[in-house]
Amino acid sequence: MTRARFAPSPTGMLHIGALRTALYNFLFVRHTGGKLILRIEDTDRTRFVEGAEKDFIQMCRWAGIEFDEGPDIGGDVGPYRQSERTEIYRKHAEMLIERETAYYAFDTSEELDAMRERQQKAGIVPKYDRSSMRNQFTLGDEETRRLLDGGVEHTIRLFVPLTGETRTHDLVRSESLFANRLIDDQILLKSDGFPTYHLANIVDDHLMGITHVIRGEEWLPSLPKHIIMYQAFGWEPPEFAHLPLILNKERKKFSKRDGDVSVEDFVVKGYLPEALVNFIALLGWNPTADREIYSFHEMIESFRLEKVNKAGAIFDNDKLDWMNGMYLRQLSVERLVEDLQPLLEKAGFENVDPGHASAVVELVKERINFVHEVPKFAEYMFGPVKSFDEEYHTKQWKEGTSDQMWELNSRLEGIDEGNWNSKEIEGVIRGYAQELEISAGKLIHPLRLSLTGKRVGAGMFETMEVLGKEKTIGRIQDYLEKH
RNA sequence: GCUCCCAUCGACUAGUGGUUAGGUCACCACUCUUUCAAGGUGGUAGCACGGGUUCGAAUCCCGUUGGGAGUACCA
Repeated sequence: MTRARFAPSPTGMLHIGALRTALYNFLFVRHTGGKLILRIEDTDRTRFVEGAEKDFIQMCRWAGIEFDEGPDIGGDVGPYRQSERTEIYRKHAEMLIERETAYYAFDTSEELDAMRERQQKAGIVPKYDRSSMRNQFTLGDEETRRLLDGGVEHTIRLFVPLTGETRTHDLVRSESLFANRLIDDQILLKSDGFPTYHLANIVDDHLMGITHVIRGEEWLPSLPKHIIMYQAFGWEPPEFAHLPLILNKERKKFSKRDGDVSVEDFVVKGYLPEALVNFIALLGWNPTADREIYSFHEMIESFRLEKVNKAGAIFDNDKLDWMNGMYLRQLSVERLVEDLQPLLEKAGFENVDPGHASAVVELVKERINFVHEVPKFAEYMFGPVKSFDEEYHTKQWKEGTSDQMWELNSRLEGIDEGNWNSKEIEGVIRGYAQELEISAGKLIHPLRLSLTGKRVGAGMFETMEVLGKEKTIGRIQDYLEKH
């Protein structure tokens, strides 16, 4: 049984990159028939953001990612918030002390800064200097005991051997070799009693029975440290898979500085969950490469960590928008209308008849990528034409156009209310054009202008049908009288 | 600086020793057509570079270059 975890830190709203990490974890466990755990890594009290945890859960649910265990659902290996597990970490840090694979240190932040500065000046790699700083080794056991008993602030650091190498294995990158002398004696337990990420992460992954750690590439450099910690505990490490980073156009890590990067931002901008999920899934992984649209089910079926790419992927908004359009067209009119209703009200169109909204959506869905484009794209369907494209008028309104339109309008008026449909309308218009021996376009363009004010839109006959006889006739007449 | 990771069209990618290097977005053209889309057809465009290994390298090895990440009592 595989067990994976999504372990975000509540330092802000859910990031789009984090959503992809969650997604890959989800696809992996569903593919392998395992369990997905949500764990909140809130060990940094200074960066804690209220509401972040709720956002994670809501956004994942919006995207269709479900957890099997977590702070809101519970489970056998909780609690699932690290801030509620401090006692566990303290105990485990002490276990390491007993195993002599960790040690007490009493240095202040200032002393450490000074150490680093010294090292930098001397051109040495900045790294905790066990032999010159104030710790268990330099102070001796007796002094250490005395300080501890006296309640002096201290940390617990990992004892990393100065010699030898640590070999790491990664499911997407295979093997790497790291020289131990370059690995820092990482602080495991901070002086405030909270663990660092490194300690909490290893302890929890072990205690929670995690078999596969799937996380971002930014963790790759600390992987050897984590392997050493598993050795320090005498535990078997899980499998690791480090995901390629999502990059901005400058090929840098996609971050808050790039604008809207939280999942919520994408929700607000009107992206459909299906489209966003499909899109980010393909950022670093590709099931077949013969097409772009995959259902959640298909993704689960074909997901393999071994098939995940190694290189970072640039986030291409153009393709996302295109994909949103693809999904929008696949969606049922009912669903689209549901999404549209609040947007119509926001645009000032109150009490729009659902039947009318459906008809409009049916007409324009091929031409838009976002539901929120509808109120603007087809504003003439929900209220009077606000403005007329003058350039369009100049281009399409010729000598005699007005006379032809007057005549056409009276012929349209002749259509029975019950026969007011695109087919009938088309017959009248084409018939008249034929009589005049002109192309139908010569009538259709002026019609489009007077009825919608715009030069782009859905098919004219269908538009007139949906608009209704009364409005159609009225608008044509209005336009003729004013121009 | 140091450590590690990475390298196929502008972007996302397929490709794991023998392919005219394939698909998708974007772009261009044509088509359809009442406009705009969508659809259809076609096109521009890529294996970073240099050495090897091999009968044969996008594919394997080494180096160079370039890019990225990490280098905290942050995650």
